[in-house]
Amino acid sequence: MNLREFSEKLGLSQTTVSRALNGYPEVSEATRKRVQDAAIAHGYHPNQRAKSLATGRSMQIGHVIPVSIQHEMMNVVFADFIAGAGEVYGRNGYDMLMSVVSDDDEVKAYEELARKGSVDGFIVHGPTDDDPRIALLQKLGIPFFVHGRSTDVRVPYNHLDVNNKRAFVRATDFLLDLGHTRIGLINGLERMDFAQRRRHGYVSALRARGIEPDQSLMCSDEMTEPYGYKAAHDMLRKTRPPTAFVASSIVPALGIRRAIEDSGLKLGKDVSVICFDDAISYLPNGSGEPIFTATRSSVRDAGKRCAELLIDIIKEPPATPIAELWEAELVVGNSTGPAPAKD
Amino acid sequence: MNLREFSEKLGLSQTTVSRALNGYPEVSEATRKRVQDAAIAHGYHPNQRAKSLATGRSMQIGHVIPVSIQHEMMNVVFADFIAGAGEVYGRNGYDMLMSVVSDDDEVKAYEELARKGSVDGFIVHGPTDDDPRIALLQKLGIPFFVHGRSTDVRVPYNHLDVNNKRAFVRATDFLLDLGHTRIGLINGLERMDFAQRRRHGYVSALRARGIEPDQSLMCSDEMTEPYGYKAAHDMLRKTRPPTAFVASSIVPALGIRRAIEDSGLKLGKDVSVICFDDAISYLPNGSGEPIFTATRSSVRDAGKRCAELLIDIIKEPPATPIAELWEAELVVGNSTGPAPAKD
DNA sequence: CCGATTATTCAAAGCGCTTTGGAAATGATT
DNA sequence: AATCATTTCCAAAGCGCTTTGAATAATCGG
Repeated sequence: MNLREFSEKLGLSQTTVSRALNGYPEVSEATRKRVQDAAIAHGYHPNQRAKSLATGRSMQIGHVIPVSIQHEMMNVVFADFIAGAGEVYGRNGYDMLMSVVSDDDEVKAYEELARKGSVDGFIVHGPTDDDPRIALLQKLGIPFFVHGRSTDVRVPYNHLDVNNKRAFVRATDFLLDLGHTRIGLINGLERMDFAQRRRHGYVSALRARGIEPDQSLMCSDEMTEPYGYKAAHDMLRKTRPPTAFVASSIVPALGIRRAIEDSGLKLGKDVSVICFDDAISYLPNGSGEPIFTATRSSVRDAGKRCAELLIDIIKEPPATPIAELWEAELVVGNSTGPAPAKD
Repeated sequence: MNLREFSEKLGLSQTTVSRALNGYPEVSEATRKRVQDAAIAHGYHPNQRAKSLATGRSMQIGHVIPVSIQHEMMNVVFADFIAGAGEVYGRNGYDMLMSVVSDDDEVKAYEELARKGSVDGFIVHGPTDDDPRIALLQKLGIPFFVHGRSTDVRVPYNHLDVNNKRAFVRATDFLLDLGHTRIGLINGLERMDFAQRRRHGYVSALRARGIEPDQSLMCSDEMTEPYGYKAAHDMLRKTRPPTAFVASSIVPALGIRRAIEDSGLKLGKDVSVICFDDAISYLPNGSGEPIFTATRSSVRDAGKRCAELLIDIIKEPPATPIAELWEAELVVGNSTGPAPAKD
């Protein structure tokens, strides 16, 4: 059923029905009620395609996912981010358009989606240190919101980030306070902006205590479980093994724990582990007391907030770009303890 | 730039330009080339909203995600499924529309998306044993494809499923062959169709060897890591603890491993674990040799296949519904070994 | 060189909605 | 009762594309 048929059935003009349904004031409440009730009774829903052509808005937000980056960003964190953002979209009448593309086609995908008018705005995921997408989207003149930051992009842009550096300073300080001096860093891929900031936090915390970071105790890769295992396993076999690890996510931390136990050592006693915890819903950091001591920030809440802000921006572009920086909280679990006495 | 402006710039009619761009034969190759080159040069992309209104197709596939089911289905498996499906969509000119809704609104969401004409078809995720969505979508007359099965729905519908029962028969048989007789089942939520089939597989394998399943060794819940930990932890403290576990996913299996090690036992020696492995990209079951012995089937490949089949169905509805059943493969890792000798 | 084909191109009519500019009906004010 | 302001409703013009039906240009056999 379309608007013409529906309004004929009601004996009203298409204009009146449209206005009644869209909450315009030029229609009496009695008429509005009659129209709304009839719409429900007949299951009438305005055709979205026609509606968006007429209004010029698609009511869709674009998320472009480069297929190979999935390890680093998409999978672990992504599902929770999406859940948060999607909730907000739903409440505001928006839908989420997701486009999975090969890495080479990423920039093209943003451009096409924007030019085709398929979306009213974008969420930009997983920015690198010098992300070309920001300049592109600014050139295209379409609203967008970055989850994270891109250090080398000097023009302002809307974004929300966790204070990754501070979080890693705190995590490293926590271990230093416990007397650890050989601390391994199991980081994410260095091309990701967040990974660089985390490393800076780790390095500057060490230097603040007069400890020169040891390159052989720092590594970076896709944040999988086996990566955490292998990196920790190798480091633990060094002549001067670390007594503690800082990990970029709970996923490699699980691998680190496995490596520790495989080596016959005890987590939180012989070797301490602290990680960044995105509060992933299906990998909760314990129920009740945390498994890992961690610096935590909910990626799902970040998804919600990014969505809210992007929708605001679409409705009314802000005079100056929005920038939010969230502090991670420190939660203490059983994976950390005093550095073992030197023999 | 719109079609009118673009075609004026070329000195051609809108018809000719449209046909040139859409590959219709009524236009000379010379003209087509000229139009295509100009489109690239000027960055012209036909407005998708207008296009879909004119053609009556949205070129979007809907995925409805009930927000609270995320633990069970969305998170772990979902990201990989989406990556597979999204790849296929991209290749075929489709986009993915994702709608995150509260559980109560799930059915309504399908109906609205269909009635509004926002999507040309749906992928149905995580069917329960008697899933109402199948009847609804059939009533709405919109193409859809189910990932999984719904046992109690007797009418045929398009679907692809893993042979969950067989996979769990094989997993349980594998443990029985190793001499285990007390085997715990750490299953997913029972309302999910796959969880029931898996339990049936487990139970029938035991009965085939004359072992009556012990209710106290069977549990079902959302498949998180802490759930696996708690369930295994509790079972291991029984007077007659299990010597092996069958787990529904690698995520609770990680928790089971933690519980085993916490109890001072050795995985693959004192206690064996076998799990179902969806081949999740960021939780790979080891690199090289598998961490867990498992029955494996790639959920990403399933996503690809479901997308391909749905697109075929949209293009041309099949005379009889499509049904594919995939067998999981058994991969042997280090998490299983002979049952310890009784004392 | 002409009428019949065939290859190109075009004008105009939708697709189903929103929204502008008015008209009709109602109520308030003199 | 006449005037004016409000309220309520409507006809018609887009939104930017595809596609039908028709016109024109090019090609060909005789």
